[in-house]
Amino acid sequence: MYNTLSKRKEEFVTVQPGHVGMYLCGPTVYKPSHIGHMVGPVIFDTVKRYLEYSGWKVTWVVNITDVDDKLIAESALRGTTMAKLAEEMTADYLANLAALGVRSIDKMPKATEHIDNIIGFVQGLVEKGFAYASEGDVYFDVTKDSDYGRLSNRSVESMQGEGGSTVDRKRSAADFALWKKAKQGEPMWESPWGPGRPGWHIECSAMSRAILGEQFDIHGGGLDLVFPHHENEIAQSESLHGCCMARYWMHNGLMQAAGTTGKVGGRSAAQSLPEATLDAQAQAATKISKSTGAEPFKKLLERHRPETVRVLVLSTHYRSPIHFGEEPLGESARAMEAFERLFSRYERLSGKSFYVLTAKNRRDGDAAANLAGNEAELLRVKFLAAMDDDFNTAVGIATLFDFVRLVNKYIDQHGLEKKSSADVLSQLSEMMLVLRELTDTLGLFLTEPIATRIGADEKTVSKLMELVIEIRSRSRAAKDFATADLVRTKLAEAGIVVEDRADGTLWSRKKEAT
RNA sequence: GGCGCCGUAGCCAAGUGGCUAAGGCAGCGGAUUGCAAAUCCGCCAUCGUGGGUUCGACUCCCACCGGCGCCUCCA
Repeated sequence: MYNTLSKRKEEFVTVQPGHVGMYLCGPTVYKPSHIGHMVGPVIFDTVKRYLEYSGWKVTWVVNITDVDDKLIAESALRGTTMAKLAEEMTADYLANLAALGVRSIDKMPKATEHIDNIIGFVQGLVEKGFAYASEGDVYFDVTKDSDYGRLSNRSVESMQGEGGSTVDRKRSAADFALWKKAKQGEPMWESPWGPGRPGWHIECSAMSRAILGEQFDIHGGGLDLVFPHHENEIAQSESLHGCCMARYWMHNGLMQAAGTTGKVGGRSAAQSLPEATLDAQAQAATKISKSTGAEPFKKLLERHRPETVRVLVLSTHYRSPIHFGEEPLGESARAMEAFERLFSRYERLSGKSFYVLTAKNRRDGDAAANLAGNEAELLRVKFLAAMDDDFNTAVGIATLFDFVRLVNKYIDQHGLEKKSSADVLSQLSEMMLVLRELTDTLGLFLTEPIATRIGADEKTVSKLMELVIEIRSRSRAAKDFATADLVRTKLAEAGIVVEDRADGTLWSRKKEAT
């Protein structure tokens, strides 16, 4: 896997054999989470699934930053308390994670629950001479850390830059706050340096140590956190512990708002327009952040299934930026239908739902023996090879598409829809189990889409449709195609698609053509 | 200004110093279908531009053009 620290791919060797400690920098809970906040969790959820599949025991920690300048500002704006705001936004975050099927986080520590721990950490740094107190603040002295800047490839000198005018409390401009003195009316905790609150970077150092130990395996986050956040975490932890913090630093690419016009990276039409018409949404590609006002993720879920988001995220390599927007989402949704059509095809033939299949873990199975003339096995091996190579989910998903084609072909060639055959059916089931095994590692297709489930109020519709289809089938049998076509056309207008298949007529709701 | 990333078909997106440059969406042709839909088969790129290294580069190096990120809060 790729390590930001060494800037190359490395063999994955854990601190403790068989166990992986993984820490992901979570959100500052001051606003509803947007799509950008979901990328990390989806990616690392997949990483965890795959590592577990591969035989590791994984402890995954995601922190919640519930004390911070932005929280103070936002709660003041809303006329609420910081704690309440944090609680509300944390709930929002958790709900979104749940929707996306990210359920594998083991611990979610909050900064405010670790204040003592944080104070102890800062004290340790002060005692060792890496930090100094200054008028109620405590700063980390970057000049004491000879390694400072190695993650982000910067030097202390290069950062002395403009400096700024309000840094008189700091010894040098690059020093960063470990502890911030409280101003009037701000939330505060008592400390050896007076009332105040933790700086931004310190919580991750303190909490990762508390839960995962001084040294753990994977530390992740968005590419935008490399500097200064992660750089500073390393400085704090390694200065205090005298050794290495995380072995592997994994950084995911950021979400970019895809331009509504033209190609990203080329001359988009928008750029040739007069400036007046060139506003935020017409820009080619920009990072989604608070400045561009990304919509809350919850709103997005009103239009798109979580599965679609997951597919979109995983069809790009995790270190690359993801072009995000209605169009890419619609495309992912359409692409996904191929899988779901296969699932329902399988269900019609076997009577079993793909969603309840339980695949066995054959990670270390005897691949060679199974390989003989078995294309499904070949694809499985290809999939695993891709995932083994720095979690290449894009290639993984590509082989899954190949897999779908393979299975469809198998059904076609054996005419399974025309005449059933126990032999063919059991082969089919075997293949579906392999597909289940692989999609499990990506966290895909875990639950049946709600749209296909028929709820109580849908019962009537369902009965009615049965009747309509029955009548239409009779006209078809009587070669009265005019009537049959009329029914189908009218149903299409009502948003219902009719399919005459070898094994009977099906109807379904038309997918939104986004 | 400093550090870094990217530029592959109409669109999205993998990948490799030399074997057919994945996969998806869209499109086209065919099989199948009463006609459709779905499915299957086939077609659709020489890899931003210009140099260099090499027996050989899309893949390595340099320059240029274009896009993006970080350097302040950000997943």
